[in-house]
Amino acid sequence: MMFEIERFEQILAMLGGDRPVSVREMSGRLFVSEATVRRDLEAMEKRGVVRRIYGGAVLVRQTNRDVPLYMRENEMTEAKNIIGKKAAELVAENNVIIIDASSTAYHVIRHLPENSNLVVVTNGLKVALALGERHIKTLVTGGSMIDNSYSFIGRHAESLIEKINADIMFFSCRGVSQDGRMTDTSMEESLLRQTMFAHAKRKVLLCASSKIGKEYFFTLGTIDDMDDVLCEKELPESWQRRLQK
Amino acid sequence: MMFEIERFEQILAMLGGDRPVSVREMSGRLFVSEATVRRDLEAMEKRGVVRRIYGGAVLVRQTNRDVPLYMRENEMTEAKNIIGKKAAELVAENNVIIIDASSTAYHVIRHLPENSNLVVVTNGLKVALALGERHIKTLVTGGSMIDNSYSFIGRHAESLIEKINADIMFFSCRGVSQDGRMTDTSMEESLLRQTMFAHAKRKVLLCASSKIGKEYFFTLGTIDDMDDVLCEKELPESWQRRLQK
DNA sequence: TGAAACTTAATCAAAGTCGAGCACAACTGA
DNA sequence: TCAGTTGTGCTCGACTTTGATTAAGTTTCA
Repeated sequence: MMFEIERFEQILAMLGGDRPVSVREMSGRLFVSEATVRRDLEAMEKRGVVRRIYGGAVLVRQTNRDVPLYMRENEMTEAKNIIGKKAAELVAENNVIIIDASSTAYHVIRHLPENSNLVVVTNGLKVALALGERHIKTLVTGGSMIDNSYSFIGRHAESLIEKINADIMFFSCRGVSQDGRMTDTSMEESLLRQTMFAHAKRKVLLCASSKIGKEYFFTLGTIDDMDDVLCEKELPESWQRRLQK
Repeated sequence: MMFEIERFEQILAMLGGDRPVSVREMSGRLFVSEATVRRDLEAMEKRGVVRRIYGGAVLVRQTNRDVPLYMRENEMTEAKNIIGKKAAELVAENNVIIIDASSTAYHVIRHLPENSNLVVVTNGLKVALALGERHIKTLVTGGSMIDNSYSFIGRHAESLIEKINADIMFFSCRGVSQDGRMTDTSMEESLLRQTMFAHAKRKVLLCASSKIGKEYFFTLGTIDDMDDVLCEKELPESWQRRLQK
């Protein structure tokens, strides 16, 4: 006998190969009827984990649902730590800082000085939690919370950012193409970042080297518009020249 | 004969393998009836250690155990759980719910149905985190975060509430005097609650019995203006009469 | 286009599981 | 001793899950 959630996990594993899997195949491999597989898929679709297609299903790999944030937190932690440390060095007393909801930016927090009268504005729930633990004055945008990513988006979030005059902004995105375009899978989050750009004097892209060369559907700007690009390694030669200006 | 605690530990050990275990199997290995196992599981679920599934149970992964930690510090968890369960019973499909940042209201969340299209609006960061874990659609007020309490206050928070039409609101406060005045130590939070009152059709005070008779400096209203007052015990006679109306 | 092949949702019955309530025994404290 | 309490098992009606069946819908391909 197998429990429902075990089937869920197996189905997810089967779909992990990025290819659609047929109801028939799942039914065969799980030793349950197709009706049961369909009911499972229906439940999983409701939770936004899979998308059903005629005859089968595929994994939802779009916006933020693909890899939960807490998973990403563990990737490249070393790189992000190095970047976080560099970033924190740019912060001065009494600064007002914007930090987005990315996991890279999250790693800046532990390096922030604790008693220097900072104010941090963020749209990330876990970022806010970490700031609270360090007793740093925090403003949170609020808004609609994205499932699995614990970040806030939407008009309400923007309306707070629009009132802010920040000294410095730390953010990240999913990918940065070779030619310097910053891209992401979430349009809503990207739009919010663009609003943040307009309200921060100094914009700092935190770019773990693993992101270089990757490209996603939404472009939120180019590195030319940034004031700094921090990476745990040397940046590509061509970027360095561009950033000189 | 075996003590309850011993069974709890054995059950936890069985669940440690990361796989669900059936009630039948536990019953067999512990030499007790399935009814007893179910009662044990019920108790353990209340404490948030295991999650029951149809036919068995799984261990609750402790990834975000930091959340309930501060909640657990203060006693009365059991009382709050009872109240939380009662509260969740008032919720219908598709409801829009306001939940404040209090720890009592926090305990409502685990009792909320998971797939019923709810929308929850809250000013509590940890409340939002718990909602996210349950994949419930969540709006967060944002605003200025109060140190050590992880709740949001201020004009920005109010501005979101003002746009909401909620079916029901769950909240709590520090103390409720014998004569039915709800009081708290935080004026800012109390003001936000008053705004919430104006935007919820049904206002439900979650009042653990330990709060009755206590009084703090700021009064945010009286129980007469509430639609329900939930307590883990019987309410005082005089209150019951007042609430009849 | 239209028919064949296939997939799906709805419905039903059977098996399994659950919660509430009762009975009983062991224990507690007067 | 006795009434009250607690923990356990049992029973039974209610609920859930599952696979089979069937009608309706979708795709394919000539």
